[in-house]
Amino acid sequence: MKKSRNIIDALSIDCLIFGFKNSELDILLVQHGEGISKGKWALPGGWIKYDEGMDQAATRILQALTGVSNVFLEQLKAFGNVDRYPTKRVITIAYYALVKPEDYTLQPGFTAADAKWFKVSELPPLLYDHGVILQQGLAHLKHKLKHEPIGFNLLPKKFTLLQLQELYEALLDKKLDKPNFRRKLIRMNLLVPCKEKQTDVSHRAANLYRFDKKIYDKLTEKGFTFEV
Amino acid sequence: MKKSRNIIDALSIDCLIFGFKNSELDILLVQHGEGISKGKWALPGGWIKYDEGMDQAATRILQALTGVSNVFLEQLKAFGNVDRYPTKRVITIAYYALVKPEDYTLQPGFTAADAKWFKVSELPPLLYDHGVILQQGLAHLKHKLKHEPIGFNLLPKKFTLLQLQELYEALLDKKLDKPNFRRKLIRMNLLVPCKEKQTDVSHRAANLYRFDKKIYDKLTEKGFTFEV
DNA sequence: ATATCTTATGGTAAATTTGACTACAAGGTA
DNA sequence: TACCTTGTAGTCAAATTTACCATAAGATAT
Repeated sequence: MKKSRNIIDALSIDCLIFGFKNSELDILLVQHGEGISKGKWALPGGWIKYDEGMDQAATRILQALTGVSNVFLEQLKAFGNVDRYPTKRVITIAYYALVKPEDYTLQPGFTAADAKWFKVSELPPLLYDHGVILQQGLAHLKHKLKHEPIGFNLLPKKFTLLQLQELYEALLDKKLDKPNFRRKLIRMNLLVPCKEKQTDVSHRAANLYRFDKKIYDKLTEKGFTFEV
Repeated sequence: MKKSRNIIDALSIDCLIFGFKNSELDILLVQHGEGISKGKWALPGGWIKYDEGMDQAATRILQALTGVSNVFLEQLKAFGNVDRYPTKRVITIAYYALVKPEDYTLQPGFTAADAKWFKVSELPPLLYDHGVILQQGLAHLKHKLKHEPIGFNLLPKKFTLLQLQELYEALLDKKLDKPNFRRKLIRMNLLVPCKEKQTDVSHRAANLYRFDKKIYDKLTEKGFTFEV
């Protein structure tokens, strides 16, 4: 019944890969290398195969176009305006992830001539409705960041409270009070002190902490909710 | 280029229509009247036409199968496990809405032999992965209810604070303190007193309030966030 | 008419959380 | 040693939440 290796031509995947570096939020874009959209920048995206799961497709496409793999992609939602794609009707399912750019080496491939990080504040014009998708993804990301501890991905395993605070300040675009922030986070009991200190800093070294997913899971079971 | 009147055969829509009645959460299901799934209960769903928007498709399908129209449907997300549909690969986009059942007269039509409200706590077996879709929709609904004033749709134009509280108690499945709840809601300035009282009750009559969408919109502009 | 029931609504007091700020500690560097 | 910079503890008032109690306003039963 099922035809393997064929794609579903009315359905595509697009990936929003957000990166956080130098207190700036970046987005990973690819430059199309062929076809009518040649030279244009767009979200990494492609077609779903007939016998391939959506998550799987997203992972494969991202890897093929940019070289980025081992990323936890979550579905954002489907975008399907009748005229969003020029030559035929295509509904696309957007996925997103939040990563540390320095963990990945970009390797443009397949139909991508180039792959690059752009600051979300300095974007080139985007193909199709990718601008809309990006805006919705951004809004979703900010919301999620406040209610779930996803920001921890972006820090080293061991981090200082100030690093964590700066991450939140950058993503929420808002200054936070240092003593208050640290108190709040520490009171949540999500952070485990590493009993180690920073090294190589030209000032008093801060304590290092790590985020414990197991504790988080245990707390959420009991009805705990994370809030910045 | 575009072939009109054709459907996209790899893409369907399914609707989660939640209803609230007698302090119980209901879900609208249809019984399939033909084909291999004949006799089974499922979410109202169907195929997207080639030149039809997704929202539009959801509205049309819901109306055709159940007679329910004039509902504000929002997209939940896409579901696309490779094996979710028996005869071919189909990705479905789930929509949801929260309504007052008594506002609608069910009128099964098209491929639906019947359309009925079921308590979410007393469901028949559902077709395909509709059980999973329902569970995710429920979780999303509860979350949304806490952060946006969507519950007000479910009450009469004029309602008492206790009615509102009972709505929240039922949907969140949690007892709330009466004086505290009323204080919280009143302090938000979202409720306008109607200067009328309940009638036909065999106890002290409560004041009636109404929800003012305009005030809500004005407040949200200024960065106000609704939280139960 | 009076007691009594039910629900409405106003209050209060303790506990917790937030926000703004102060002060001191612990290093490094000049 | 002076003096940077950043870390960390503490304070205090204001705001909010939570768990209550008390009274009000009817309706119904006796």
